[in-house]
Amino acid sequence: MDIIFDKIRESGGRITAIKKALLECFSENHCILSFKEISGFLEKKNFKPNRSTIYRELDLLRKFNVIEKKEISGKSFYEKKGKHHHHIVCVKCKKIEPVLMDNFLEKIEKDISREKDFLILNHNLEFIGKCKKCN
Amino acid sequence: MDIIFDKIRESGGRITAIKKALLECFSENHCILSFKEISGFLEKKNFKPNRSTIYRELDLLRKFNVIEKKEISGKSFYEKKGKHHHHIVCVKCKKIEPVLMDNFLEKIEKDISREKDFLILNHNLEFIGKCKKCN
DNA sequence: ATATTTGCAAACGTTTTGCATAGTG
DNA sequence: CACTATGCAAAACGTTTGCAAATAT
Repeated sequence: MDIIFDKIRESGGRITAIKKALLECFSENHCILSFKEISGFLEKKNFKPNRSTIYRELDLLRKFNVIEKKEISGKSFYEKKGKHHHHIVCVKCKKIEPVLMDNFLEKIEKDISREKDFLILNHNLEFIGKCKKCN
Repeated sequence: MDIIFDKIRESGGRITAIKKALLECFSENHCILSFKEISGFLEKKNFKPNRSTIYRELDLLRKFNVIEKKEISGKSFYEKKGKHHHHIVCVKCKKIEPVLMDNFLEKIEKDISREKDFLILNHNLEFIGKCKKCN
C-alpha cells in the first residue's frame, strides 16, 4: 500500500481521501468491480464523490498501473492488477466470477504473432453461460 | 438465403428491403462489423434507414439466430453466425481481424464446468496488441 | 506557491423507447 | 385486415470535458 502511495507521489500524484478509499476498495476486492459497485463501496465508507471524480481517479490508478479496465458485454469493469485470470459471466444474473488458470494461451499467441505479424500485448477471455443458481 | 427468409417469415417476421440489404451485408462480410460499417454498407446500396430501425433489425436478426453481437473494448459489433473464430484487435488503429483456430478451449471449458458448476454456452476471446503497421 | 484534485453542469456517443404512419403477408 | 416495420423525436445510459474552487505537497 505504502509502495503504491510513493509511486503515485513520485509521478506527481497526490494522496487524497478518495484515492485512499479507492485503493482500499481494490485491495479488499479481488475480482472485477463495476462502476456502481465501486461507488457503492465508497458510499459505505461515507464518501460520495462526484461521478466524474471517480472516473478520473480510476483513470489515474490505471496510469499508475494499479488497476486495469475490462469491458465485458458492453460495460466497464475495473480490477486490481495481479494474478492472471479470466472470468465466467452468467447470462441471466450477470454475476461475474474469476477463474484462475495457468497461461495456456502463450503458445497460441506465439503462433498468431508469427502468422499475422501482430504483437500481442494482452488478451481478454470470458466464458459465457449459466451459473448453478440460474440453470 | 431463402432458408433464412423462410425462417424469418415462419417466426412472424416480414421480409423488407432493409432486411434484405442487411442480410446481403452479412453474407458479403465475414468478420465483425461496427454499427457505422453496417450503416455505411446500407448507404452504398442506397438505403438510409433511421438508426433505430437498424438497431431493431439487428436485434431481430439476432433473435432469428442469423447474426450475433460482440462487445469489444466498449463498442458493439455484429457478425454472421458461422465458423468459430476469435479476433485480434490493434490498440492503436483499432482494426479488428479474425483469427481462425480450432476450438482448443473445449477441454478447459469442461474443467471449468465441472469445477465451478457453471454451464458454458459460449466464450469471447480477443487478443489485444499492435498490428504490423502500427508497431 | 503551484500543480493536482474536486464538484458541478453540460456535452458526448451509443443505444433504446413511444408513438404515429407506412408497408407486408 | 391485422400485425410488423419504419421514421421521428426524445429519452436513457455510461462516460467525458471545461471551468472555477478547494486541497495536497
